[in-house]
Amino acid sequence: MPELPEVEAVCRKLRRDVLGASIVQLRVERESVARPQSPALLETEAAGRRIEGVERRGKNILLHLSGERVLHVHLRMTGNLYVVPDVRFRPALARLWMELEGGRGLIFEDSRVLGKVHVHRVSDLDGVLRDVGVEPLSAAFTLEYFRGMAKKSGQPAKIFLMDQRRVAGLGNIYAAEALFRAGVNPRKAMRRVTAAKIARLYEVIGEVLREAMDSAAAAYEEPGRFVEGESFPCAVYDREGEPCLTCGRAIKRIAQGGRSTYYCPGCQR
DNA sequence: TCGATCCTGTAG
DNA sequence: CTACAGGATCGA
Repeated sequence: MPELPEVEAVCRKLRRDVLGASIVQLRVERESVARPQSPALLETEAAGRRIEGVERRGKNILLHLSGERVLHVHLRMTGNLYVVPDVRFRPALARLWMELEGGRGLIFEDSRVLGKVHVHRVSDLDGVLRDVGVEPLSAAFTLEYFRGMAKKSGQPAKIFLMDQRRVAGLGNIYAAEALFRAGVNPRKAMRRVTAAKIARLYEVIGEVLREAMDSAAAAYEEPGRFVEGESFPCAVYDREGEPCLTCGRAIKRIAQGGRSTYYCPGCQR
């Protein structure tokens, strides 16, 4: 489900809905969600604590709890985190849930069970998140930084953008969309992309993420659930064989790093 | 840097 | 049935 914009939308909702709420109990329904930690650790560490802050770092969600603890949630491919009015009526795919003071439920739902929920002490956070790179929508993400990273990377552009250690938050969809807008071929080694296109790419990363954030925020507010592809109009992602909106040539799909990459062979040389 | 792996659901 | 899925990690 989520790349940075969707994770941000989840965080905004949580800030509105659960800030200040106490966790009565936490229950792990699927052991692998907690792995390599134990369900028992999560259950004892979370119970009785108050949710004092909601923070996003790349695609990581951090629920700051009282007593210097942090609940670290990663939604991976199919995860979602949201509030239900009554914890007794929770969805079948709730892999972990929390009963909040007053009877509401905070649900971690994840069909594929690739997602993770861990608990840490605040003092351990830096270590846990040491591989999470710069926030693309923050002031720390400068053209100089981006250019510097690009210059010393021989990775294909698409793989580079999805590598969370440099820029944190782009995934398969928005990496492809950014490359399309910048006219960069996804297979091109990053260090060989021209300075002008690096600058363009830097620019459109912000554009794409901001646009996607707006539509994701709106989509998540709808009664019912978020539907993939309904919110952000993709120019290339999942459009194999369809005409490019700019030049009319058929969108291509290739495999990179075990994932599908979509691009326009005309616009992205 | 590549492929396998974690898991399950759904579309073709 | 097979292929594939908006992610990340691990070992070869």
